[in-house]
Amino acid sequence: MKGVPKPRNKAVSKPTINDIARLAGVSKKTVSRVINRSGSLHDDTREKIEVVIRETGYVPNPQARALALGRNFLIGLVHDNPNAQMILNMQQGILEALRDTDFELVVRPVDRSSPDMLDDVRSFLVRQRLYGVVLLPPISEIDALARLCEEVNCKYVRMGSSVLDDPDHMVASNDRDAVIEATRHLIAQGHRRIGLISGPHGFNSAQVRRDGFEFALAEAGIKLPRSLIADGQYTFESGIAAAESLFDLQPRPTAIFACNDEMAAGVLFAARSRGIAVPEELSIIGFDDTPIAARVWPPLTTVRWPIVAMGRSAALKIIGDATSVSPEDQEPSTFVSTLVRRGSVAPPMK
Amino acid sequence: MKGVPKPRNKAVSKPTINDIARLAGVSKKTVSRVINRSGSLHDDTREKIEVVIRETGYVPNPQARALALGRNFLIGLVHDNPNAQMILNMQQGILEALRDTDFELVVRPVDRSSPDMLDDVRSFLVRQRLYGVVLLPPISEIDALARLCEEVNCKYVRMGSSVLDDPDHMVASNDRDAVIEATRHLIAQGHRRIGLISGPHGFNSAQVRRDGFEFALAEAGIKLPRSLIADGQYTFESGIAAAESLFDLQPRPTAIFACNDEMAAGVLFAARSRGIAVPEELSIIGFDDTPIAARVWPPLTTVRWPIVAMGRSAALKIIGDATSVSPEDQEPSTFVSTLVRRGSVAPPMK
DNA sequence: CTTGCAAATGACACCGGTTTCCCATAACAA
DNA sequence: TTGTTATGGGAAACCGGTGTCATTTGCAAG
Repeated sequence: MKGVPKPRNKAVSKPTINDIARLAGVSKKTVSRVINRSGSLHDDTREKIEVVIRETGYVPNPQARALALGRNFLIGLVHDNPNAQMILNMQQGILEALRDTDFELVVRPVDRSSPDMLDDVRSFLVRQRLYGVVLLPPISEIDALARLCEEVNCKYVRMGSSVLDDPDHMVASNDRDAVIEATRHLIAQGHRRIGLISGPHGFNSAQVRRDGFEFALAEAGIKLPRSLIADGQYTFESGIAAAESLFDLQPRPTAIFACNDEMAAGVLFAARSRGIAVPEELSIIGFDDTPIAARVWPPLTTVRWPIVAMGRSAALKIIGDATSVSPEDQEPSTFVSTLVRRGSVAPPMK
Repeated sequence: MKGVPKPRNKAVSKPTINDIARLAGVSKKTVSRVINRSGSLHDDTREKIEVVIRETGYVPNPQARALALGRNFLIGLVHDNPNAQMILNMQQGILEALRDTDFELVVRPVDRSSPDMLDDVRSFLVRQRLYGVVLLPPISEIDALARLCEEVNCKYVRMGSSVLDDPDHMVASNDRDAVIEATRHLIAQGHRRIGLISGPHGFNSAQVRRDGFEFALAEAGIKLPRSLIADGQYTFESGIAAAESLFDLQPRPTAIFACNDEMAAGVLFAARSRGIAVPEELSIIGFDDTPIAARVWPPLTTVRWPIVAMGRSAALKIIGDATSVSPEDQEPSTFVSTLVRRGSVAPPMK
């Protein structure tokens, strides 16, 4: 008898659509019309039913709706665990949009490197009949995932991806501009030997950030020898390793731009352990404005992108047409990142 | 016509229980018996049906089951956003336990200070017919929430709460012992003037940690003047403020135990901005071993508690009897926290 | 006063499972 | 051989909504 769920519970039973129909003296179907704002019905009837619904505190059973519609009122969040804070902020934004709707958020981490990843996601979407999914970077860059969503008729929004020509399925920030601004900031301070710690190959965000960096240098007429570019993996440890390699250069760079805060924190850590003073001997700029950026010493100058707002926008794009939000309120697809100046940048020593 | 979900999708239709029944030449009910391991049926019949299920890749429709059973296959995670990393690690642990089961994880942040909190949670549980919920600290300490779960017949597990007499509904770590160990470590290094930055009043974890600290000092015969105890709120900023007040003492404490890493990072930050060398002039110990502890300089000595394992255990407690896990494998209810020695502790200067 | 047509509403099947209840068959005791 | 249990298995109702389609009603035009 193991594995048998308990019998249904009468104690917490709530009014059903039949109760409402009986109380209002109409048919189930008419009540359904009121709930879904579908079909046409008389104002008197609608009002009468709405009163009954309000008085009884009736709420439609999501499971029954899901079964009848073949579609659940769940939004999936699919991610590959790049950064705890980012995921959580994204959740926060999505949940803000879902608050006071019938939707719930289901979290689904996946393993990008697994060959079963696509099948995992497919079975997740199909089995749960998800209403929609939000794809977080970096897996949002995988086109096959987007095609999969189309295929199984599941709405989707890709975060921070490069598919900029499709505002319905895409929410991004202007990383490139922000990196350019950050790099210009270093240049304006007088830095000329600026190191870059890149993100991992194959990541769109890494490519975009690097592009911006190189553009800003070229714009200022500064040459960028290959040796000043160190590969990073977006992790703290890779930041340390990359910093070490840059520190070994003669002369040392006077500033380092790290493509995310984790790595920037690694640079700072490595500098400390070598006794390199920050910002006096070395300026550092990071990216993301995760909490760590403000908690290290000196606090890191970095680039902030509005994750929470982007999460909210992504969710609204998905549920927009199912809620009473007016369709004119198109959610923005691109968000502006800004440079946050803290204490890790100073002019280079003479 | 707004707000009307799309009609059901035939394209992605999967085999139903009727298909299986037909292919196996039995009735729906018999297939259901195989799925639920309920009732008694002939081995031959079972095997025949299992073959068909395997060949067709049939998976029961969760929505239909949820409707029929009046209970969903969803686990809720209810929290009040204390700490991003903690929540995410907990999610990870829970999801590990849920992997390869029919359960999904639904996230639900609540506002502890809102008067509607209980109603929010109630409607969440009732509407979604959740199978079970995991309550994270600090709201796991609210007894009314546990009673609510009982009332609506929803399984629950409270994390890190003080209700130690109920191992079925409780997963905790031995914070007190760990704090004692940490404090002894400071004492063994020669510290005698040790400051404490407490957690917020009303938090069980704060109380337990403070108790452990005071016990260890008393045990060593060290007096603890009230002035050496500063109130904190578990936030970085409150850690800075508390540290400032301790720094103003004459003489200054030679070591500070902060009740979590966020505050410990604040102490370190405040020390840096005052030019107090760590660990030479001031030793610091934190609690939680969040990522920040290893990323600041010097890396923080702290106490690690196995959040992921605890999350997994919590989830298994909830779904244990619905899966094929043997009931004998009782999940542990208490976990051991350990002291992680890094670079923020040294003997006091003479 | 019909006729015509659109709006308003209801009857009923259906979504894909589970449960209740009842029957058929086999096993066993008398 | 017959009566009595166990036991495997099926028919139909049910969970609580939604879709389809037919029917009724209201009102303007012919």
